[in-house]
Amino acid sequence: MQSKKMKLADLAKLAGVSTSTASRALNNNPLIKEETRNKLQALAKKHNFSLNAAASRLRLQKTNVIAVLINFDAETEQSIDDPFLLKVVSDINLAVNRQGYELLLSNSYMAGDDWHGYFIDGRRADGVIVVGQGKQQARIERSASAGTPLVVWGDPKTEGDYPIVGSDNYRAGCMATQHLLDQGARRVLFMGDPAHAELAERYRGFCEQVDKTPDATASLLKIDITSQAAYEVINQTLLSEGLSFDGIFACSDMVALGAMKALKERYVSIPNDVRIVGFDDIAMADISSPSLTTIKQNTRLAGQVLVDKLLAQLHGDKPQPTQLDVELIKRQSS
Amino acid sequence: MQSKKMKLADLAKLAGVSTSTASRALNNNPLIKEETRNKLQALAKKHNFSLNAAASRLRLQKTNVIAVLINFDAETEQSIDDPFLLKVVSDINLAVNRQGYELLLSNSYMAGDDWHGYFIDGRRADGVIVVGQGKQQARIERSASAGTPLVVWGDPKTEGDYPIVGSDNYRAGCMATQHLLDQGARRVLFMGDPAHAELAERYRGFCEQVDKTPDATASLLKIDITSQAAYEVINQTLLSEGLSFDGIFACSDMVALGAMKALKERYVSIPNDVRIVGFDDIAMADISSPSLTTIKQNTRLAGQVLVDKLLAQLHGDKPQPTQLDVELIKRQSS
DNA sequence: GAACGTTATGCAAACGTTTGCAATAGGGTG
DNA sequence: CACCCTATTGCAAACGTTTGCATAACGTTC
Repeated sequence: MQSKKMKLADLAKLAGVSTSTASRALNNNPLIKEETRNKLQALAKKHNFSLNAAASRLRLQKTNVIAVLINFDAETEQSIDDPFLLKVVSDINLAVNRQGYELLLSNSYMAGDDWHGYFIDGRRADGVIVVGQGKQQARIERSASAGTPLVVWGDPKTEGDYPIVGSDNYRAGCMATQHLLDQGARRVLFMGDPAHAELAERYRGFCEQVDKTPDATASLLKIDITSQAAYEVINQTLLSEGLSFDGIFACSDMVALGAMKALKERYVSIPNDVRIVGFDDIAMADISSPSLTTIKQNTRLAGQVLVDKLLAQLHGDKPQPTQLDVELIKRQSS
Repeated sequence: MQSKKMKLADLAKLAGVSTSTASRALNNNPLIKEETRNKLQALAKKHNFSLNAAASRLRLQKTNVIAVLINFDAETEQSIDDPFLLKVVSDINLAVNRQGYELLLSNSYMAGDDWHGYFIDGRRADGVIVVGQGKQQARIERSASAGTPLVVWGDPKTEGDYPIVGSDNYRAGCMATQHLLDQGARRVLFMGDPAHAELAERYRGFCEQVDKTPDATASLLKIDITSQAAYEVINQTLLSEGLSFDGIFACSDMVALGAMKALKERYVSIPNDVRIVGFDDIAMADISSPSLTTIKQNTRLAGQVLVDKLLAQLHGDKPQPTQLDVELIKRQSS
């Protein structure tokens, strides 16, 4: 551990050049002779020199940091446990790094209500990616209209002056439901809460497909998006109404798995008595038994698109919302 | 959107005081009359003023940021999918925020090999939390000896000049194995890779308990820590050797669930023919069927302890490693 | 009313970069 | 050799805070 942090001026002195030259050399500025550049870069490596990011940021008015904030509703705080959300964050992280940015992981706790002030004016990040619209979009709106470079993972059909990236939830809802119907289900159940914009779209597709089918009926089980809630509500429904359905479209795999557990405990056969389709395609979908038919959301691509659109905003563009394709993964549960 | 970012000097001018006073007022410095403080704080809120963090950090030589880096081996990159790891990160995030710090999420991609240079000298963070020792600890060692304030989630028994926080893996291994034996298992299997320090301890406990039991035999299935690998290896073992075991201690719940899937597909009854115990207690453990007996790691507490120990180092202390208690959660799989 | 102590505020330097502009060196040309 | 042009480098200011020290304001006391 060297006693004192080396600064650019020290490195410059060592090399016998000015700090300006050193700065330019490290940033590969072609103004500087290549020979000098190489020499300085080598010297920097040799002495484990790193630029002081705080100083750079102050000078450049740019942080090279992207804030990711998980927008969970206070009530459903547990949803942060959903492996899918964390997978999204993880894939965003990958994409962010690939662009040479860093990822500040945050949540409403630190950022408070004034995201623009905190992240942008506070020079903590150059832009914000919000994961999950949540039920209230007030804070997102406010931040966007304050001029925050902002991208949201959510339902791309929602209107707003910020780009939303998300799956084509309506089509996904259609696909999943049609598949249930194709497999012979007629009394189908939607599990989830249409108060969420994304789920509303899935529900819309769901209802539409059912309506198109003469002898099919739809019902809605409005629940929090947790496996626990799903387990309980299915248990309760079976108890009070018996097996009043033969198909389930669950708004997430965790919900589907919770429902499956309740069904199995009561010896309802899957997929013979009840067909189930989930959403997300988390790792568990493949491992559960029966394995879970589900709609796969392409989180890898999503991360990339989110970051691209954010960077586009930093460059002054005004990118459009994007709908990502989804894929029906057929497995044993249907 | 105001045309120009307001700075402290502007706020001070508005209030008719000097920037020094404004600075002290916003930081609640008792040197300043309370009345003045309140006035300035109110004014700041009214104008959505935020201090420029880059400038503060430069001046204070302190970032109030903690870097968290997920230390995955190149080969098993998938392990980042393990819900457990992400849960740990999420709980660290909570603890970090509670202490008024922010969380920089990183990985080897950005930080390269010289963590100290990148994070500390680069003034990107005040300290580093490493999640997962991985198989090679060289980089951790190097960073620690460079003087990085550092805490590691891993096996607390590992020697090193940095504190490691983790579960009491040895005892957990004993508990899980003893439970299997108590339930009547005699030919027990350990699934995991003892090259990982944490798993080595679990394996040690496993072997010891089996050795103590006269008619019991132990075997090791060395695999990557993924459900996929577990599924495949169990399938293969059943095929080549038939049902050569009656108890499994899996190194993670994902591994256990993968194994369970393979067993169920071949109509091996759980827990009658084979008892299974997992590790971590992820949400799925409770939802799978049969539900999975497992060792619960207290990630919530872990996050808190990790952060506390890191902050202690920032204050100049030299904290000790900590073993966290584990709990055997008995469910249907055993 | 002068001297003093206390309390509240202001001045100015410093943190370590980056960059517009100026300056220098080197080489070719008339 | 004077001139100019280009290729390189250096000077110094600026980014927006925080804080040691100086100063001012205001009672209090002799």
